[in-house]
Amino acid sequence: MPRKRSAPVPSSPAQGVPPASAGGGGRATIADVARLAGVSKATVSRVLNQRDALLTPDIAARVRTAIEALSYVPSPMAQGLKRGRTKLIGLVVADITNPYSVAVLRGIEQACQEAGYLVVLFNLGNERGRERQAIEALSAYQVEGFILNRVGEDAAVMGELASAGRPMVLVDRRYPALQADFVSLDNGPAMRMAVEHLREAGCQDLLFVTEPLRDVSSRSERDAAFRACVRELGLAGSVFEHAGEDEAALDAALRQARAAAGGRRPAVIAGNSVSTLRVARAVARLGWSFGAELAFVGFDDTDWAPLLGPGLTTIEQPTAALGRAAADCLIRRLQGDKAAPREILLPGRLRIRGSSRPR
Amino acid sequence: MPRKRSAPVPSSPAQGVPPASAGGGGRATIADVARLAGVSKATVSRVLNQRDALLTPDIAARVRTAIEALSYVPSPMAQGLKRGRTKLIGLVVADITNPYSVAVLRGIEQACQEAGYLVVLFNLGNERGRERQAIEALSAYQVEGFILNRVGEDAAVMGELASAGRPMVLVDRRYPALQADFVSLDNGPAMRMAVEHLREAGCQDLLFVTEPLRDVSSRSERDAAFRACVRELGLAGSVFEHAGEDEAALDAALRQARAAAGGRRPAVIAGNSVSTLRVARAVARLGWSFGAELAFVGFDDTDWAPLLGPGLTTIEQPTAALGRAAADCLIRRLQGDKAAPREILLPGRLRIRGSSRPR
DNA sequence: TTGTAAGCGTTATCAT
DNA sequence: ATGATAACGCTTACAA
Repeated sequence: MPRKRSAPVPSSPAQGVPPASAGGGGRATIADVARLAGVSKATVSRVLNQRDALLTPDIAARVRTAIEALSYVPSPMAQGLKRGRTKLIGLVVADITNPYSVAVLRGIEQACQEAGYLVVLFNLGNERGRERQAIEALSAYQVEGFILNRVGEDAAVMGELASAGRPMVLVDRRYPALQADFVSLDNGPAMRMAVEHLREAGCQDLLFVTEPLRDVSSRSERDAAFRACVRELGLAGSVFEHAGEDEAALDAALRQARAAAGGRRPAVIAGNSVSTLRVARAVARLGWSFGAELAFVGFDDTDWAPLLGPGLTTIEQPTAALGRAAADCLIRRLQGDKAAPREILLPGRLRIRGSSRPR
Repeated sequence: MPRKRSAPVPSSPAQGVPPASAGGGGRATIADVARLAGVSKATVSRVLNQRDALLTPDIAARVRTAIEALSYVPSPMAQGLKRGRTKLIGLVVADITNPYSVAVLRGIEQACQEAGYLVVLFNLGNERGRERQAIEALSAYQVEGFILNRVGEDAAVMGELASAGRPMVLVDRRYPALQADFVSLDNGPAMRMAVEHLREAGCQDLLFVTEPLRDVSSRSERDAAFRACVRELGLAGSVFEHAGEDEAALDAALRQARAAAGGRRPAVIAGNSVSTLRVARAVARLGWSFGAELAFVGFDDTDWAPLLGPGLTTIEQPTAALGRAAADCLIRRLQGDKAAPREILLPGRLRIRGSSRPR
């Protein structure tokens, strides 16, 4: 019955392996600390978990010294195994290539780090259907909660299934069916800002260029706001959804917008920085220039927006704040907040540049 | 002695809690599978780990069915605890805001996913000194290895200390002291390509604009190659390191470059996309335009490079391949490859656009 | 106030 | 070929 090894056998460990403590490669364990401090693992654990209240200062100090000496750090995996919490947060991003996503990521990361969480990133690379894979991988790692950033063109159902009771917050894209917190730009007012600004710049003929609406809430909210606003203000408005790589179609749409405007200057609103890039390429192909042949406002501010032509007017999203809000929200849930799903909408900011100046 | 619970007690589990299997929240465990399949945990484990060789097809099938039925996925945490391997790879990035880093990240992620690893991201946000924090956090999570992307302006020592025997690969920035694999653009030839291209475009007066060299290997390699190449070709060359946000200094440097060139057209080479952005802003401030007053080539190709002025000529890095190479390299190490540190240098590609056309 | 021991979900080492 | 069972590093009743 070789079950006990705590018996005070001289020193040679029952197994052949020397204790990890010697810096022999492995990290120090709680047992090493306990041994060095001359206390039990339980005591060390108590020190670690702020149960100091019940501890002799002397012992606590000894333990802390040992921890220092061995530069011991508890293993979150082992902790997670025991208490079911891993201090890991799963972040699923539709396309890490998009500067918006990166900016949001930064906010998320900061908030998480401050709260002692680590972010595990899963990038979908815009491949539809990998959501399932992502959520499964992440939840296998026992992430405590999910942040889904611009994810899921079709996968509403899956979310429900896969989250399996873990809290989650959606960023940018809404799924009413999903009982999750939601953080996003307040699209309606942002679009209204763009339209009104263009009208003040003298434009009466507006074209909204967007990626395919599909069921992406942010896109269709912008679309709806565009239509409503244009109608209210008595402007001429149309919408162009650019699919994949069809450059000719976009060129045609722009040409037609200009024709429809007669002698006036048409205006384009791009739904995000991807669309902005597309429009900019088209403008180059057509030999037009921003501000002159075409007034322009684009959603998402980027480093290069001020440098294109006379500068591109944009609607800047409060990306850092969005990320922070998402993370804070999730962390509150993890701490037991059971309130009804929250909805956090943050305002955009209009950055006026040359592309929308009155001519 | 209530130690055994495997005794065939009818059905009620000894503990009050019902088995997780019922979807009651927790995930199914190997014990659930074993129970359902009517075998031992060991057998299930064997099926999981491809030890099928020794298994009755019948039993194996039963186990697999049970796994299906419970949609069981092994817990990497528990596995990690046991075998010391977590299938986690730690990625430390100096600044996730930099498109180069993102592009590399994508390559890394793909390779890792294919090999069944998950990437844990730690972004330094360009804050010096957070490397230590990053490495400690990641190694607490028992990541099996590290990829350090453009990291460590000063922290060579730390790397050694902190990696604690775990394999690591450096990307973009070299630390000879570090006994690690290294993956990067082949800077010398890339710079040579830029310089020769500009000479062919008729430029004889070159200015290299770079972030502060400090001890960043990629920067100083480019710097060295620039100087050597300029000398060999009998051109006039100088170098400007732009610190923080000092716009005036950069403007002055550009003005001086132009003055020094006399009537000829000076050329600028930017060391990366950050420098490119800076130069572009300066050019705008000075009222110059790319191609006309100034020939230009910049390291790092970006979405917007073709759209600035007449299009910016760039040196495109094979970012996806770099990421892939880094990950593959690390994974080989994790599989036991003990060879001497590898060095993988990949060639750049010159993308010629309007900013460097002969006038 | 501190120590003992059971258990989290795996894998590995024995037996059988 | 399969089953007990001890460990992995930690937390937490419960005992002392």
